[in-house]
Amino acid sequence: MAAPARKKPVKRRRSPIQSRGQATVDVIVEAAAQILARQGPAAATTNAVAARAGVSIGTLYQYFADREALLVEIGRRHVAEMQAVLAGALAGIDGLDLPAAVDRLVAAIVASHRVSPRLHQALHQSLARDHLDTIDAFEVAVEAMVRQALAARPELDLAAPELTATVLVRGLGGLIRTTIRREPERLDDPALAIAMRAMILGTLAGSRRGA
Amino acid sequence: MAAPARKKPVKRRRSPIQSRGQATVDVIVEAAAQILARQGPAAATTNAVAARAGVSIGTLYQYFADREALLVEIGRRHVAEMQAVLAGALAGIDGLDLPAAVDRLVAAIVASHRVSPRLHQALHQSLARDHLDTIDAFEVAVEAMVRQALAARPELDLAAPELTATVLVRGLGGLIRTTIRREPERLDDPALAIAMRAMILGTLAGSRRGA
Amino acid sequence: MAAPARKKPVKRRRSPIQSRGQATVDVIVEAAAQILARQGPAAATTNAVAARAGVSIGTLYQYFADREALLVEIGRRHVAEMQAVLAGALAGIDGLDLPAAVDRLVAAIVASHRVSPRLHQALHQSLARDHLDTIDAFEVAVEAMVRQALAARPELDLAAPELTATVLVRGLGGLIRTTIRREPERLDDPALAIAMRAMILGTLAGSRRGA
Amino acid sequence: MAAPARKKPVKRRRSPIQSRGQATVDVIVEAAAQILARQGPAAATTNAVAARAGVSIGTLYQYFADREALLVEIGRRHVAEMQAVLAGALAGIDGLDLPAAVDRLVAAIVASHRVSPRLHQALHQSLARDHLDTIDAFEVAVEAMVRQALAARPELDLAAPELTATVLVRGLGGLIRTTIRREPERLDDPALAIAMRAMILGTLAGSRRGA
DNA sequence: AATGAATGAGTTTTCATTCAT
DNA sequence: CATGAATGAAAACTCATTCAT
Repeated sequence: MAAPARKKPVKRRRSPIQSRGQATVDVIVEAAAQILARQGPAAATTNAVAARAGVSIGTLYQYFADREALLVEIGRRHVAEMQAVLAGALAGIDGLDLPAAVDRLVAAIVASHRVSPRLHQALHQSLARDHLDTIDAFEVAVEAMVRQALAARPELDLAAPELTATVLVRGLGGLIRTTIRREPERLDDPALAIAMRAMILGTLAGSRRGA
Repeated sequence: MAAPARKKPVKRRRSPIQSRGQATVDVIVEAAAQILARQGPAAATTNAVAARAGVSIGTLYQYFADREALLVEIGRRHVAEMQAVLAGALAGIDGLDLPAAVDRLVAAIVASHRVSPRLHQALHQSLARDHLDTIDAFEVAVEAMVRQALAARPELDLAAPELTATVLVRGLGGLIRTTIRREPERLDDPALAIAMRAMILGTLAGSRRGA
Repeated sequence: MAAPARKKPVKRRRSPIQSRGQATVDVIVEAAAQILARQGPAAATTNAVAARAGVSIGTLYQYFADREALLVEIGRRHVAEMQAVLAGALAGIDGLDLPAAVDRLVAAIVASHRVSPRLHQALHQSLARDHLDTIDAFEVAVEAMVRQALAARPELDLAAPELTATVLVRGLGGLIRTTIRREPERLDDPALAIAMRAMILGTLAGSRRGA
Repeated sequence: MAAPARKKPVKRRRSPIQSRGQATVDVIVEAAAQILARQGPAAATTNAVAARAGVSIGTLYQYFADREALLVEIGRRHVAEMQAVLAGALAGIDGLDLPAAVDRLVAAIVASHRVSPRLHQALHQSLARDHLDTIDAFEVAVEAMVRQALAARPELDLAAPELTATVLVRGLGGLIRTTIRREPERLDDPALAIAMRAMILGTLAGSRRGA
């Protein structure tokens, strides 16, 4: 059920001992993320990153064994940020009734995808297959969360709650990413949110044990 | 409604009307597609492509202005192939009742995504942003098709048929692509097809004018 | 009895098809050998070699997979040249009586070591352990030759002819190389040749079955 | 008679008279020697040396002006060690008769070459031409010693005692080093020691004034 | 004295692309 | 049209060395 997972370990290098080093790492990662988001993967050469970070190329390699390690670190931080946004937008959802909870979920997932969508896509394009799980981690987490939420509502009477969670989350995620890529402005259209709610509620209804 | 779309034109070179040239183009495109699918974007250098095609690098540039043009052509053919598979799997769907039609649709979309999924992903990773619409064309076409199909069934009484089509198609597509990438073997699981049907039918029911 | 020999194969690249390519290879190899001999291993960067050869760096890598492959090729040619000189200087040795033959041999080995001694040493310094056998090949060949020559003179009555050959050749070679490195001008000293003859004849006499 | 010898001076930094500094120097030198011997010249970067020595890179440069200075110091110590082994193995040789003395000498030279042969070779490969005399110093000393020993035995009646010493020592040294590099295990073969004795005694006999 | 973060010139190597034959 | 030798800008990465703390 799990993915192949022969991911070769990401080679980090010197974990900074002094606080100065930590600041440098941040500067580098942010510079790289910016270039990636604004100019795309091809522009994010290690030299360009170092230059924009205001750091020498040697310094970059003090902290990252190679370009891929830098990309992975960006991915990790990006996922963490998305998760933070999601968690924030999801606060207090437990007390809500189903329709309200679904609205919250939709809003939360959309909000989390608004975090640097260009970076998100650039990471998808530049990470090696071995490391794509770094960004997949976000959706994996969301799936777990939704799975749990569905389990907590037995009144939904789902035939296969876990599968339903998977289908919902992946479907929703794909929909949002495709829309961001092809029609970014449309993400603000309230009609879309309504349609997504309809999709979720409908899917839940259609996934009942009896159906 | 559409994306920014300042796509720089794809420079193709002499369109070979003669059969000899056509054959050469085919050989090149197939060689490139194979490398892309089997070894990934990084391995698909123009020299490697020419070598595998059994053609000199000069000949490659006789037919393609640059590497990107070659990638775009591969994308076009890949999309055409997916569409062909889709069309084949969809034959006779018009006469079916809704549940049967939905099953057909699910099967058809899944089938079309089985066409070189590795190539599909490689294209996603290697095409420049300007040219991603080449592969997006597939889903655009499916959306149009589904939009039409929904319009032909007024008894569904949809509040926003076009939007529902969009949501369904993009959601389904994203779900399938994510699953292929992360759990490829799961695509064969009949439970998944059932869940997808539930999602579609549920979404249609949940998108009624009254809901 | 043989060396470990897990030598990783030398990656050559395109063997030139056109004669132009062969000429290019020659130019590159000669440029590299010159830099190596005159300025030492550190100066023989691939860029410096390409520049001196009047060729672009890309061309160098068309013919040599990496720097090491170039070094190995230089080594091969150097050894071939040494062997050619040796063979030339050894012509007609078979008919001579022992003292005359020994003189010839000494002169021949000395002469072969006069072929680019600086290059010889630079190769010793720059070749990876895996590839040192490339230049060792010369002495291996000389050992074989001398072994055969000793075998052809049973009147020498050697207790261990093969070992004697080994000792003689390696001793002689080391003596010559050390002398070249530390007192190059001394190689012209006739007294040295006389001393080497004494060493050889003495060693042969001292290695008799009875001794 | 000597080599060109325009050796640029080895810049050492503060000679640490205090024991703390001396200990640090020792640690650094030993770390470097170990890396050199085990992993070869390429692995012996200054940073790697400092790391293995458990010292900061800054400290390394406190004691050595540059990498070359460190290498030279390693060379000096290595030579000292070889000489110590040689001296130890040679103790009491003066009282022996010729054959016994020769056996002693052979054993002693072999023993001294067993001191870190990998390091010996690594030094040969990494020292700049200007500093090769650092390790050549060993053989220079041996030559002096043998020259003296031969002078002390006028009964040998040598035509050119000094030259004979040179030829013997360099030949022997080259033979041993070549054998170590190409067939290390053979150094333990008693037959080789016998052959070397034959070579020495034979050479002495063949180098008589009358010969 | 010791530290270790930072430097950046310099190295190897790749690969899309051109053009003389 | 086809060939393939040649190009060279540019990429990733290394490592000896410096210097502020």
